[in-house]
Amino acid sequence: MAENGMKKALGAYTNLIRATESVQGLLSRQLGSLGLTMGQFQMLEALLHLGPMSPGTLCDKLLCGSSNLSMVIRNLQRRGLVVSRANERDERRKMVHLTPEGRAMITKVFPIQAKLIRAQMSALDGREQEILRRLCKKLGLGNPARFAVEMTKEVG
Amino acid sequence: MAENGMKKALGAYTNLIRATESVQGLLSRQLGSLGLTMGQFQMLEALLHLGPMSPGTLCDKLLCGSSNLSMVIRNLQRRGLVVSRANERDERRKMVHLTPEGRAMITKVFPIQAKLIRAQMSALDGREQEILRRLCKKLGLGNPARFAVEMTKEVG
DNA sequence: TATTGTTATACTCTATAACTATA
DNA sequence: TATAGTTATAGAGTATAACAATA
Repeated sequence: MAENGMKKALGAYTNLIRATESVQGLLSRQLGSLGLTMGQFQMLEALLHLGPMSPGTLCDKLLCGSSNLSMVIRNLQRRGLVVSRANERDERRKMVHLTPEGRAMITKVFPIQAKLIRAQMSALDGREQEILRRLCKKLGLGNPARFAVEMTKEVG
Repeated sequence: MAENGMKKALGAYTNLIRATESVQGLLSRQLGSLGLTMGQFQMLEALLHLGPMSPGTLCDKLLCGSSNLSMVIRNLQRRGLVVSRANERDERRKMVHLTPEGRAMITKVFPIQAKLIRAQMSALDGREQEILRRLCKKLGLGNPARFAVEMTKEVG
């Protein structure tokens, strides 16, 4: 029945968004008190755990546009937390690196943030967390961000 | 084991965020093409389904600060979609109303948005959606609903 | 010409604090 | 004094388009 399917979808969506905002709001406020925004944290974290990357690769990892990414890089570079250097083989390409200051910052902040994430997620037991992970993964895969625009066109 | 618990929590968190950003990104882009931001849509939707409200009540419903709310009201008022009038009993209090134009806008947009939500959530079957809803509810407990009306209205 | 990335522009959201008006 | 709401200020993310530099 179509109506029932719609209700179920809206119910799942609403609670998904509410849970995410609840968790993210808390994490974002903690980051703010540590001197980072969520976008900055994500970039530093990617650079820490995956190593230096080009802006283009960062766009893919962080799911954001190249223009927005330049802004985040600029804000971090201004504070001396990252630096972007041209690649010698292809000078169009650049590589974004953590500076020692940036590495110190993310090395300090990441465990604090992780601890709060664990605390938040502990509203669910281990089995529930695993189920949530699996369902969300399925949901994310069904909606790859890169094809977002094309999918939108079909709905209007 | 603490390490294992941390890993599981981070895995669940990461996929939760990814799924939400995937879905929200798409919805936000669709709203953009229809002339609304997510915050504006939420306010109009609350006014449509719950009726006129004071800014303070809207703050509670939409989980945002009073200052940010004033901004959203101002942007909508400038476009003639809402109007805020002083209450005659207590002139400190105001009531935010949909204008006919605002009502027409949200009445048009809500079903379109709902349809895309259903399409997005259909990456999961009904049983999975129900499990996701329950887990997310547990995770986000204590926060007010995002949609004024979750399950009871017909939405085309 | 195509690709990579930055700038320009303009808007919205967010957070904090100061402010106004009413009670 | 306390409450409801707005304004001021500053900063960050977003989208689009124009742009430069390199391949």
